[in-house]
Amino acid sequence: MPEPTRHRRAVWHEARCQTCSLSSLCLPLALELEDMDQFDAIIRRRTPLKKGEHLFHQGDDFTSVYAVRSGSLKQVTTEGGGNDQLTNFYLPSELVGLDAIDEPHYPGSAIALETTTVCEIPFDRLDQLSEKLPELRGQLYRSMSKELRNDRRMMRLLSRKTADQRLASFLITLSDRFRRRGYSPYSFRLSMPRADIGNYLGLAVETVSRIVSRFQSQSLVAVSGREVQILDMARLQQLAEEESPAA
Amino acid sequence: MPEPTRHRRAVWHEARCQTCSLSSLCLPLALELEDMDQFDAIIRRRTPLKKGEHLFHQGDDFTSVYAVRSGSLKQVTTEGGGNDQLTNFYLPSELVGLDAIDEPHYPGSAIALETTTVCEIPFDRLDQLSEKLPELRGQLYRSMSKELRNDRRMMRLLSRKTADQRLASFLITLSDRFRRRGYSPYSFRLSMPRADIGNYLGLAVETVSRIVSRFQSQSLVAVSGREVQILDMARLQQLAEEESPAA
DNA sequence: CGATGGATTGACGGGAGTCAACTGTCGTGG
DNA sequence: CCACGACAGTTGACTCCCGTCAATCCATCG
Repeated sequence: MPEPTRHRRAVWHEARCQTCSLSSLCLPLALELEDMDQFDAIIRRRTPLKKGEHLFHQGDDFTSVYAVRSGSLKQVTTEGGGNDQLTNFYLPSELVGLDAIDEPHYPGSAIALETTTVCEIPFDRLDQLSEKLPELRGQLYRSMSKELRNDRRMMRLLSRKTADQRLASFLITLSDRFRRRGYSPYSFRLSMPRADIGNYLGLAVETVSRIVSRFQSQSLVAVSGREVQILDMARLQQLAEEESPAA
Repeated sequence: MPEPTRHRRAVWHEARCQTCSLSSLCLPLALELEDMDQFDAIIRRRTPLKKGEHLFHQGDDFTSVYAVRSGSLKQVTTEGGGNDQLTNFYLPSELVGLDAIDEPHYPGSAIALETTTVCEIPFDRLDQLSEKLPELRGQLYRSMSKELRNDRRMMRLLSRKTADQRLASFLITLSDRFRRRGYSPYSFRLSMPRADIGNYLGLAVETVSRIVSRFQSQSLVAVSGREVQILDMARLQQLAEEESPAA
């Protein structure tokens, strides 16, 4: 279909993997420059999503995985009734939609938490290309494997940790992800409301709020709205990992 | 190294994918006969594991993924202290070790719950072969994607469901997996002790035991030791999925 | 037959959910 | 410019589910 190509080019004139600041974290991480061109060719740029907009809805036909370029997303699975489960937050360079590969439809919705841009990667093209580029294939395997391990960590968090430990772990994990992206690990902004944090961690909003207050009174963090400063990372880590029973 | 080949051949004379009763569920599911031969060639058969033996230990070098042939395994991750987390049970045709692909070491131990045989699939060979066989590659992607979705279901279970709902879900999931493998979905044997069920579901052993008793008194199931009969599947399913708050 | 480990049952207490009221804070429009 | 509404976040009171501790039962096996 005829599209306003000029405009798109203007908006996305530098939206190429070679110039993308995320290339060292993202899917094409291991590719040579010439291979990266091939990869680049299958990617579709999308207009930015506004806060609250869906990247895809639960039940939509699965066609593509997405790499987050900027902003952030949450993935939510709704199962009969108003009982949602927030299964993941996605930050820049992370891949959304990997859990849909063996199904015709996305098993959950992906919703922007703020203004967010993504790279769309049609999966059939990706699969084909991964035949020619072993590094790309390996990176895709690794991405999925890493997400599996993340999920296992999450299961451990949900089944063994107290509310305090969950929130401490959450903050540390976020901090770590920011650090790896070149941002401060000690001072960052939460893009999600408390309710989403609670849903993700298996806690009531009120509990999240209470613990944030407690952490502040213990000088572990300083929080103002969604701005977070981590004041005592060491103690926070200790709290997140300490055993439940004896000391 | 010189091995007692004669003996191995004797034991495994029919351990080939073409004659394996699991071929319709297992990794080579989508392969043509000739391709299956190639796949078959990279597989290493292993002597059966006895109950309690490790297939691999947490921290071992990652080399292979494993397809369960018979029996069952649990995967356990130990994190400092005696605080284990049982992250999964594996039944015949399922793949163990997919969460290790992007790490040099296995992130958890795989332990046989009963006498168990597995097919070892060296991952570098599998990756190479997946370059030539798109169906194999697709199946590998699908296996990982499916495990991701399972993990998400598990996260939902751990963060939203009551103890009763967890056990009901567990029984139903098991029943379903048995059904798909051609066994009775209404009558089966648990290969794991109560403690493992509790660990997996994020419950204390005592809670598991209490709920099993309650389910019996409600005529939902009949349990004797590890033998389970599901008496009222419909009610069990309803219980597993019903909303927590209002009706 | 005793020993050992798994499973069951009971009593008790605490952590976190629920309900409810209150307090910000932002964006819109009068 | 400020009033208003809507929504996000906070705080308190109460309740209850489930974990912990402890005792007992039961099976299997040496």
